[in-house]
Amino acid sequence: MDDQTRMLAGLAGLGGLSQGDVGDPDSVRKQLGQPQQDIGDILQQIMAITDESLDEAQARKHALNCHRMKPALFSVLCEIKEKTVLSIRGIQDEDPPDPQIMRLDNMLLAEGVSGPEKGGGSAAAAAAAAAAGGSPGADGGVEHSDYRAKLAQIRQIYHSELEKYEQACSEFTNHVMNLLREQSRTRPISPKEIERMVAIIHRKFSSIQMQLKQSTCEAVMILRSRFLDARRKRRNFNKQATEVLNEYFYSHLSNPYPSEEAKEELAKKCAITVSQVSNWFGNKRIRYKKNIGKFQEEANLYAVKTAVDAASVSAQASQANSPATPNSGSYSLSHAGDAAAAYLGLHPSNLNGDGEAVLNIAPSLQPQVGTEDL
DNA sequence: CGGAATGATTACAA
DNA sequence: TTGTAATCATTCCG
Repeated sequence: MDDQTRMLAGLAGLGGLSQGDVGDPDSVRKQLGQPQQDIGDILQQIMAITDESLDEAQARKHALNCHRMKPALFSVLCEIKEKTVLSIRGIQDEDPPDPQIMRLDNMLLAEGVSGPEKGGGSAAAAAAAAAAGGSPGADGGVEHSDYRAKLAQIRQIYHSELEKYEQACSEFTNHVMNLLREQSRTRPISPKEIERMVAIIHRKFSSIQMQLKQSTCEAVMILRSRFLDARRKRRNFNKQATEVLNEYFYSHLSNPYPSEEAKEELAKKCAITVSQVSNWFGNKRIRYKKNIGKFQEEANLYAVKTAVDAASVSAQASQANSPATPNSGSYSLSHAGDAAAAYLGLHPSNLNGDGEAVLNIAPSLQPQVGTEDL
């Protein structure tokens, strides 16, 4: 600030105007309009300014401010300024909202990084996780907590950095505004100009902010891809879970579409999520339909199983929506085939009606090994 | 290691 | 929204 102030004071004083000249705006104009003014001389004066002490500069400034001709000189400066400013203005007044930054903003918002207050951090992260998947749910949580924690970390860094930027920006803006106001006593500075300067500063800072946003986005993307990979790193359901699902499937072969409640029940029983149950049934239906022969043995196995279970439990007629509810004590192999045929026949999708394939016995399915996750 | 099995994802239709 | 069909990516197993 001091250097600039001194500079200004010095510059205002140069130009080699004699006191007589200063009084008359026209003569000032004449002087300024003469480019033959010795540049070397000006330079020398500028150099001299840097050698001035602060007090000296203050004194000169004060002397200048108190000079009786100052108002006249000032008005001329204003006039000239007006012209140049006019030519500057209009060139860069418009700045449409940067689509790039809008995009980044939207993404950060979608990821829950910038969005609503910190209090809803986990909720935002959960929303982000759901949005990240784009799929129904996968809401099962433990591996998500890691993701959430990382996202919260990113979020925190982002916000603290943003705060720092904002603070720095306002500090700098204040500083500049003060400086300009101070200077406006010695040189013509309109409020509009100050405004413009502030806008320029803000633009500069927002470009820095964009970098922050960009790198935050990148961090989120990396985190997300890693998370997505982790999600793709599937684990097979354990044997018991597969058994429960298969039991339900084969005992409802004629309509293997568990209701929402049934899915929830199955999910609880198998310690998996509802969407995993949905996925399982989706996969099962399509794979069963594609190659009924291959699944025949499995179908028979579960038909027997349910029959045995039912027999051992005797007649538990009223089981609300429990899976594997046998219709009666004896569920024969032929029934399984019938159910398959019924499923194939009844289902509205484009069946090719190859019900007879039911009788083909194909290599059996190996029951998968149970693996604990978490 | 290669192929089968399998859970998840995606595009699409009703 | 839900289900289907195709496909991807990983795991399992001989």
